[in-house]
Amino acid sequence: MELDDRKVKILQAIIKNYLETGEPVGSRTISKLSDLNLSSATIRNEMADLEELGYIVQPHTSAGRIPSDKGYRFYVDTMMEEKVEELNNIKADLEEKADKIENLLQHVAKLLSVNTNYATMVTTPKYRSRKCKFIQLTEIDEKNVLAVIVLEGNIVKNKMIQANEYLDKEMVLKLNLVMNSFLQGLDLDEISLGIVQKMKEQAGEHERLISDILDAVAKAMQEEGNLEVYTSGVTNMLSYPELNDGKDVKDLIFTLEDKKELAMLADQDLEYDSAEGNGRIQVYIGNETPIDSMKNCSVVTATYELEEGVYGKVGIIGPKRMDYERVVGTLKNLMGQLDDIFKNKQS
Amino acid sequence: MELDDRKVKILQAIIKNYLETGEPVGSRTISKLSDLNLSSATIRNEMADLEELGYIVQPHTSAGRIPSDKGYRFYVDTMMEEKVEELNNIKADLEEKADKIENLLQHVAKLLSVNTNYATMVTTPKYRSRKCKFIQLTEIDEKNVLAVIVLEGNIVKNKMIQANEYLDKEMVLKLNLVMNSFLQGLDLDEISLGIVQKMKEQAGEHERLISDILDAVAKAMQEEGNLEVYTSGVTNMLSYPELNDGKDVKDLIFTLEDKKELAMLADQDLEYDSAEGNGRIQVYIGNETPIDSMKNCSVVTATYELEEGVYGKVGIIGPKRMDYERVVGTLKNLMGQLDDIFKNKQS
DNA sequence: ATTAGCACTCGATGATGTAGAGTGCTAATA
DNA sequence: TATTAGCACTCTACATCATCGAGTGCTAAT
Repeated sequence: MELDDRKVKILQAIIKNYLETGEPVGSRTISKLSDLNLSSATIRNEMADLEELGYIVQPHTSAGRIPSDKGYRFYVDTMMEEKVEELNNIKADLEEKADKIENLLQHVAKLLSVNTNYATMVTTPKYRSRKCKFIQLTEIDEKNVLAVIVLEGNIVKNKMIQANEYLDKEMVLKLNLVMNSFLQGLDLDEISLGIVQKMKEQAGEHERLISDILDAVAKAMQEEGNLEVYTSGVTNMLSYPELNDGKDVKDLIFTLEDKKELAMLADQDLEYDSAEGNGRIQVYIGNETPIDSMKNCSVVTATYELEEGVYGKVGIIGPKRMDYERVVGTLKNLMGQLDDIFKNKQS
Repeated sequence: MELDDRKVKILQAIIKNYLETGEPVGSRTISKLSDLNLSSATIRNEMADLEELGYIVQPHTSAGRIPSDKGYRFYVDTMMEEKVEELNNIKADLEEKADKIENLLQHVAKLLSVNTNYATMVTTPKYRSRKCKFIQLTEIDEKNVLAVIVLEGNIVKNKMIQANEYLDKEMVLKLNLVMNSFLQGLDLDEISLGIVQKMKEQAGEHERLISDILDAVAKAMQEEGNLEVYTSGVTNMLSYPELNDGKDVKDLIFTLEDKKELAMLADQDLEYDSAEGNGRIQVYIGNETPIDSMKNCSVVTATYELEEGVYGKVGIIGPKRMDYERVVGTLKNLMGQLDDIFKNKQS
């Protein structure tokens, strides 16, 4: 048995209706709603077929049908039309925050959750290996040296380093010179022990300090590799009764609060997605997410490109009956706006 | 009618029992439990008195009694004994994160929530007005200048500034000199328009750039005045049935996610508390919190001192029947450990 | 191939009854 | 006078039961 044209239409009607109402939909509803002019009995037969094929399920005997994961998947893959959803004034709103990328991303999460009534997550962008652009050491007082580390892409990191020895200005200048001449243009993997040794030689008696500084530099570079995850709209999940039963919500909210699993989810297809290019949308339905507590949810992610080769993700988490058309439309729109902002920022 | 000795004992027994079980406690229970050797009938009479006095309430006729806010308040003020609760190995654990205060505070929130099974909040410390220690401008590339702003207390802020004009090294050096000679030692309120004018004079044609830099400096200083709030253990709130009814939890979780109200709560008594000295503990019971969604909760806060005159707050949010003794004990212990860490860090 | 008709299933809803916990009051007691 | 035993009363929680309505699957007629 295959999906003929009529079955597709019926399936579509079922899903559309279910997305709207959240109630299992029965044969009579479809009979009246669709333009097929079929009696409920015929619809019933077709529905039995659709169930056998795995596209819909009955919550219990004598209830209507609801889409199965496979049904949603079919819908998303072949029948969905994106609604272009304008996020008005967002650009101005966001540009204001653009001086610090973390703030901007957090704000994006907030905006999305408010606009969609779902939960949202945004990751910081993931850099491959950042090269060191330059390092600047400054004496703060007798005991502390501030290392300002600028990485490729103008990522700035500060590390306070405790010096056990007194440093005069000349020494600091010299150290600056040494650090920069050796480290400029290198990434974490390229800083070998050999290089470290040479630096120590040149620095004379300040071996210990050099070690500490290098530690700080290494840490700074490493930090950039970690995805941070911002979430928003967690409370929205409590509004959907199909998620709100029993302790399932608790697990779900825990996942959203803990963020570790979210980071993994965002990370997993990042390479592939970014290869596909900016703006790529992914939909995970129910069990398709690798996260256990989300088996009753759907997750839609989009990849944004901060700059050449630097990608992060935006995700929307909602019930399986989320409004996919709107969500996908909104995300695409958002990606466009972010693109503009990031491009302007660079130029 | 006054609280005589026996009433106090009975009240204590009721509260203790209720804290343990979470169930309304009846006269028979108290009769058996306490060492007063009274029949349940006598207890009943006393309980009627206690209710009249407002220390306990009946959820409904023919249920036992539970403490009222007034009852809890009396308990916390006069009968509670702190349990000293060791947070083992926390110090080592925290010291590792101590290089960045935000990380440390976030970790504190996490640790507390895991240890207590309540929700926790930690604010960043609040500086009064930070004076500017020094400013360093660095040319990153033709278009960008990085301003590293170090405030009193070695708070480091980075601001990237877009330059519309080309800057050679000499110019940057000169600007550095101008900025520092004028701004060092000043706080936000002390930078007057007069000073700004003089700076612009000295900088010659770079008026616009000076403006941008000053904006950045002002922003950096202002940011430090804002309390950031970290929360953890939000999900724990779903474990307490007395909070989990209806939409109350939703509001509560929203408050914990939104954080604005938490910041206000933390801010409100900060001045007073810090005047009282480090480690001060505050207990807000039910309606005593200014936050509406927390009227069924109790909040216990403690003030920590990062350094001379710089205070922040740690708070634990739980049901009104939270284990006050343990919570207060834990917080005091934590304050001690934080103290050690911060003191060591400075020296 | 479609449809009308019908028996059947199941969840949701509300009414009813019961058990148990706890109370307040009264009258007896020390 | 303070305490207590005893008892009628109240209220909740829980289970049982009947009913209603939505929706189904199947059969036989079209």
